Amino acid sequence: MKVGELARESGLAPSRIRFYEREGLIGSIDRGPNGYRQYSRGTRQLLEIIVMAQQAGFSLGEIRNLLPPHGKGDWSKDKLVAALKTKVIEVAALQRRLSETQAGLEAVIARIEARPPGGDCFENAEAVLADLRDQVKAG
Amino acid sequence: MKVGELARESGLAPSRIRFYEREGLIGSIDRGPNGYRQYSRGTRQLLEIIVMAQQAGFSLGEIRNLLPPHGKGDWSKDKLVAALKTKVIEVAALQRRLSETQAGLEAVIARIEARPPGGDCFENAEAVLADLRDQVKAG
DNA sequence: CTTGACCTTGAAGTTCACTTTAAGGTTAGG
DNA sequence: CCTAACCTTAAAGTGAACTTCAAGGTCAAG
Repeated sequence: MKVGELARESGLAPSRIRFYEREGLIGSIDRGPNGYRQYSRGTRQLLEIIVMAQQAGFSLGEIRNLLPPHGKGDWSKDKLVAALKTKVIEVAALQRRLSETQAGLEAVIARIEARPPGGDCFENAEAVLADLRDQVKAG
Repeated sequence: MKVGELARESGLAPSRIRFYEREGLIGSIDRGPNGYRQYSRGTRQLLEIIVMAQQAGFSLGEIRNLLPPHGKGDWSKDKLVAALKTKVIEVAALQRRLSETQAGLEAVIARIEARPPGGDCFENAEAVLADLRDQVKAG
């Protein structure tokens, strides 16, 4: 499978796939006698893993450190599990932050909608900010 | 209040405050006869609003478009409320995605921990990915 | 044998949100 | 008067994650 085909299948741009290779996220790749890259199904899997990890909030650097023994098997199970558990905690923290954000946004909307057209918006802002600060601290 | 003082009070670097000014997020600022910027309490408020909006996931461009009539009062209430509501929806979507991520991570951890030391990790990966895809689709 | 769609490379460009640097002007304290 | 700590500007640098470009090689179809 050449890069264009892999790109179509994975939904990633060829430039992006080659970029990941340069960055060491994909191991070394087979080449045909013409020099074209020859990808295996495994690479597609790997790309999916990379994209998922990104969606889970891992940076490319983190991802590289998580799956480095790309030579053969064994992704150093313990390190991987530890990293995943850490990420679960981080995601949970992010969830809490988002809940606060959500509440804050709702509060701001309620405040703004409660005011009749006139009124000094900057005065409102002060009150709204006070609310938000309380919520952030209480969250 | 000069930029250093505002920086101390707001917790933002002076360079960042001046950057926001260049980017049109803060209106024009009073200058002393020496050319030094003279900030009002309002600017500090504005900075807090900007930082909160960023935390809520607004880009600087979006923020600029949300509070542009910085000449006087009235932040175009309707536009602001509409944008906030849109953002609430986006945040909710992100929450859902995070829940899926969370579940996915837990599933991966369980899978990995369930396997005794040996076993081809790439085979695991395929099964795990199948799970994840299902979860993402079902979520 | 030419056209067009593919592939290769290295290098440079892009966007975002800043920070750092360079070269100066100002001001408070000893 | 000097020094250190401020302030000013424009311009360049940073890092993440890519994309685009330039200049070429390859390959299947007509």
